[in-house]
Amino acid sequence: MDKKPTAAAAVTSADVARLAGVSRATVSFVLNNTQAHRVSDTTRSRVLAAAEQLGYVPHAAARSLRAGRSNLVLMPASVSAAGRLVSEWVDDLESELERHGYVLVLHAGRFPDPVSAARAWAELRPAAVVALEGDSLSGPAVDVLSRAGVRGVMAFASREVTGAHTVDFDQSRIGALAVEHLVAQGRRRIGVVMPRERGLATFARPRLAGAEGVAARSTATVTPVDLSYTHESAAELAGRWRELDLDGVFAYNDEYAALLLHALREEGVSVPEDVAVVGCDDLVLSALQQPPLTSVRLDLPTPAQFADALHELVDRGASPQVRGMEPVLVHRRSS
Amino acid sequence: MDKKPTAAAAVTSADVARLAGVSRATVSFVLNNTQAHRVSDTTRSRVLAAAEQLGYVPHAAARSLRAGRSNLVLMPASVSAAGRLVSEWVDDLESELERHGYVLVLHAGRFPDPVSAARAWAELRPAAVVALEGDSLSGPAVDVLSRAGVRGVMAFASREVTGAHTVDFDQSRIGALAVEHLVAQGRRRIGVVMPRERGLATFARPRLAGAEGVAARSTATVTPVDLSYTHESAAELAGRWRELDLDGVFAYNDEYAALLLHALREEGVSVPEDVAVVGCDDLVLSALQQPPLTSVRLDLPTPAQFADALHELVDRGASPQVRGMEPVLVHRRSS
DNA sequence: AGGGATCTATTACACGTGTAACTTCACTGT
DNA sequence: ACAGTGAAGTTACACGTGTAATAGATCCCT
Repeated sequence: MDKKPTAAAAVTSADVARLAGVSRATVSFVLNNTQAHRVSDTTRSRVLAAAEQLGYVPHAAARSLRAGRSNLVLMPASVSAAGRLVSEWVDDLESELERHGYVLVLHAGRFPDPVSAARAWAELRPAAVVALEGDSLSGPAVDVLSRAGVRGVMAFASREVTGAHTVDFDQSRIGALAVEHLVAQGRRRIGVVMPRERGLATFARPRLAGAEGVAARSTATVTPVDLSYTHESAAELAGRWRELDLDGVFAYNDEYAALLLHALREEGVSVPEDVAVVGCDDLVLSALQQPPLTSVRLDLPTPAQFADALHELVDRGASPQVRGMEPVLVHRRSS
Repeated sequence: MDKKPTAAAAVTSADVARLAGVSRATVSFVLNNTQAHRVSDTTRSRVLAAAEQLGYVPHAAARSLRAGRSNLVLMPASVSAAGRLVSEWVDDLESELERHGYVLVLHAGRFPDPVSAARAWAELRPAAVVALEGDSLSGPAVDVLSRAGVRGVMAFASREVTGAHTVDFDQSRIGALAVEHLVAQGRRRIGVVMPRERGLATFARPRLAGAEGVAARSTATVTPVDLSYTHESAAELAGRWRELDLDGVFAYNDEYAALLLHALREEGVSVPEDVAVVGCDDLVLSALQQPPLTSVRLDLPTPAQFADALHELVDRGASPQVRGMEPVLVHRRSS
């Protein structure tokens, strides 16, 4: 029932103080339950009532400016690039971090290079940065962050990032595991699907490298094949499948695998007789494919473990031990 | 090669000024390209060099504190609840907003009620809040936001939210469209899958309501059936399928639909002869199901349109017109 | 020569918050 | 009576930034 002005005046703690008839400091003591300072019950309730009436909400920016640190945890990640698996993990992580008083925030952004990305993140002065695509985090980029006062930088990455606390997330082990399996099944001419979609190259390239590493230590060969996530692209690939002459394929992903599986069936190529197919992520839908899809499941540290470790890193500066990613092969009938 | 102190001193514009031998104001003028003020080329380059050398990054909180407004656009949404479709849309929106100088940030959080959620968002003092699950945004919650100085609140919601700019996102139309289709195909005893997963109820309930609305205007009946996103739950449901006596089902989602499809086949229930199945989201994988899945595609306003509208709302306070969500039926062989 | 005009740089304040240091005032114990 | 104690508030400053107001120069024109 108030006026409805074009620019609503923001409510500050000074307004609360005025209404309650006390100083701004007292308001702060009451609202933060500052233990070092006692305040009488009558004034306390007057302040609380005033805050309630005005709908006062503290200004996070001002607060962290004064405190010299924020409770923001920044996670740079494009939403769509993160797979199903990871997205649930992130949701749980958010709850766990809240337990420690942090606010988890996702920020997707396309940047020309790691340093300018880091600069953009640094502007927000988060308490910590959790980089999923940690391999795009260079040493200088980490430098920018710590120069800006970011306490903890954790990176899921395949190689150690200087200055950051690295959690093993070696994508090449995924490709390696898949190809080891295919080789053990007697396959020798192995294709690796490379998705054309933007943002996926960060994951796809090391997986290919891992595959190639295994092939080099055996008699098998590895051939990369490009694929977009559309029916047309899959049909086109299946159309020239026989001339590729492959007897096994690691398809980057269960989703790309399913797409390929279908296109191959349309083309009359039979799985696993003509070609064995392995995906990744072990999605619920993968077991439903025709034939059920062999996949690589990725075991991550639990969100609770990770949140505790992150808190310790930010709070005490200690370098906590966190179990890395562990790829596990789930064998089904497609291989 | 610097020292590696436990608490790295954060670099401020004052440090830059000191190194360049000028006042802090001059630094600000140079780094922001302030047109109202001229600065000589020699000092300009000295300042830029100093900033570069120190790796200076402005403090977003301090900046927006002074400016009285921020360039943050907050989008409260749990990552996993957002479907594939929406997640790509969000990625594109982020690029478009960047064009206008905004920073899009996702924040998932579980809150007991809309007002306490709004309070948490308000602390960040974003320029705008884009609520995907807009129906959980109450009038008082919007009040909290505007009291905190948030310029624009846009909500994708089925009903008008007082104080917010509502973009039509009426989930009930999805359920309605699906059931209309099933009825047109001659089905009468229609089930609606209700996912048990947390966070999905916001979408599932109105879809059910839409389905029921259509049924009430015809001779059809609607029965809600619970389902978790696991093989076990699907098998259990399929096991007692015949006693449910349904000849059509709207499965909430293409993913739940695919899961159900598979369980029904295992149980010997044939689709579409015994029961017609309709999903939603029109995922790439849906056309690959056995049989190919009829689905409801959701046409959204383009991210560019939406970003422009949001900017106008924040900047000029104008209430721009944005096309709402439009559900479109994609007919395939499962119905 | 003097008084604008123009250019360049600086000083000073405000944004909203938390807290150390200080002031009052009433009460207590000898 | 008087120092000591403790409770209940307040004043004052700092955090890092943007910008209006101001101060010196330097130059131009009559």
